[in-house]
Formats: sequence, C-alpha cells, structure tokens
Amino acid sequence: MPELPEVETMVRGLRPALEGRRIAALELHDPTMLQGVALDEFVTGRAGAVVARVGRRGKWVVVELAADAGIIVIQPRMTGGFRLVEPDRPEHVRLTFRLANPDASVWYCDARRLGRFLWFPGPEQAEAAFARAQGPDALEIGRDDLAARLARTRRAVKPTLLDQKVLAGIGNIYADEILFESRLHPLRISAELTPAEVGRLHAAIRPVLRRAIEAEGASFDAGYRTVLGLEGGFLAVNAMYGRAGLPCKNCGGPIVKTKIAGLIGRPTYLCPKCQPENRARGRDRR
DNA sequence: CGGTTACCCTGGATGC
DNA sequence: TGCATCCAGGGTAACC
Repeated sequence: MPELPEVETMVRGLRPALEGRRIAALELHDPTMLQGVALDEFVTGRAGAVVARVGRRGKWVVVELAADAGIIVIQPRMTGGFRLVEPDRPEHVRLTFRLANPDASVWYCDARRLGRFLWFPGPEQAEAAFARAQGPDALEIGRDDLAARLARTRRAVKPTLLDQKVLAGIGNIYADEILFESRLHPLRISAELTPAEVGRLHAAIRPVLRRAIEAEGASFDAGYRTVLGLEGGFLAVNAMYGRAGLPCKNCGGPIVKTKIAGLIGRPTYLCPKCQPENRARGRDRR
C-alpha cells in the first residue's frame, strides 16, 4: 500500500513516539520477514538501544539507533503500517518496539507479511543498500536529472516512474495522478518525451506528492491507516485512482481503467482525451 | 542490458 | 449461505 506520501505520514507519526526513546526490547513475531541478519543478533543486539532518528528513504522507513546499535530499515511494501494507540493489541502484529519509562509499544502490522525488516551495522552499509536499490527521492530529484534518466530507457513512462532505481517513492496510485497532471499517456516511450513534456512531468511530481502528504495518504478498504489508525484523505480529492467511469476533472469525459504492458496486473487509470497516446502533431500515428 | 513473468502472502469483495 | 475467483498500495528473482 504505502507509497511515498503514506510512508512520510507514518514517519511523521513515529517521530514523537520513538525519537529519544530507549527500546527495552524488540519482539519479532515473524522471523521470515527479517533479511540479511540473524534473528538472535537482531533482537538481542537492539535491546537497550536508543532511537536517534526516524526517517524515510523512498518507500522505506529508516530507524537510526544511537551508540553504534545500527540502522533498522522497514519496508512496508503492500500492507505494512504502524500503530501507536489502540484499545487492544492490533491484528497482524509482526514486530513490536517495546519502550520503557513510561511503558509503551509501537506496533508494526502487516496482514500479508510481504514487508521486510533489514538491519545495517552503520551508515555506510545502509547507504550502500539504498544506492543499490533506489535512485534519488521523488521529492528531491532535479529536472535535468529526471530528463537524463528518462532518456536512458525506451520503456513506457509509467513503468519507468514505478522503477525505484530511476527515482524513489512513486507507486501505482501516484504514478497515475502524476501522469494525468502532466497530460501524458502512461505508454509514452520515456526517451521520446520532449523537453517540454519532461518539464511538465517534473513539475507535477512534487505538488501531487505534497497534496497527498497533506491529506495523510490514500486509504481504501482495510489497507493503509495513519499511526493513529485513521484513514488518509487523498482518495477523496484525487483525480484518477479508483475513479473509473467518473468524469475527468479536466474535460469531464469518462476515466478509463485499464491494464498496460510492463506492469504485471496492476490497474492504470487515465483520461484518453487529456492523455492522448500519440503526440498531437506526431507523424507516426498508427 | 532491457524487459517480462512468476511469486511471495492474506483478507476483503464479488460472482455463481 | 457457501464456495470459488479475483483483486490489491511493492519488490525480487529467474528467465528470454
């Protein structure tokens, strides 16, 4: 579920609960979700550590510990999220941060268990892992950098936006919002976008993500919630996702839900009129 | 290298 | 009502 705005909302909610606090114990309820470090080392080595900082890297949550206790990375993937305040222990808890003085628990919950926990002994190792998996953050990438990365591939532009190595943070919901905002068809060839089109695309990314962060993310069904268990409000104000058959906010025509090549089975929402597949004056119209 | 596909999981919604 | 099927915000590995 969580894309950049949802993860950013989680991180903002986690900071006051975790930063400066001592972890009395880490409880890992599903060891198969831990990667790259032995269960025993992960758990025993973190007991007593103090959380120095909580941050975000693309769609990953980064928990930096003080005094050489290393860096915990949590990838929520599809159904992961955190809970701070619940009347009872929430469902599907996979990792618990137990805090002392005063006693408190921060729960990581993940119905489908697709999420992953990583641990790195220091910033160098964490940086190396980030660099291996992710390009620049979608909120920070410059226009020229984006242009160069698009020029490098003949993939369709939507799969390129979803490739975390190109830029980090955009997922299936926000890719559609961004492409609509920039009036680009998701199947346009990345390397064939004109400088003006790349400019529109770049100009759309930050405002769309910022708007979603203000709304505290996008919630539907029993999926993503804030750390307080509240729904994010983005799907009440968005333009595309989940709006098949409803009027396009630009032209009033019906929004189409479809599947496109290059993505496994994920839905794509677009307005065929506002996001034409062929460039208006293109000569290679088929 | 670039691109495609299977697969990891489970719960909720939909269809018969 | 009960059961089968489909669907989902992500990411990796294997393959062509």
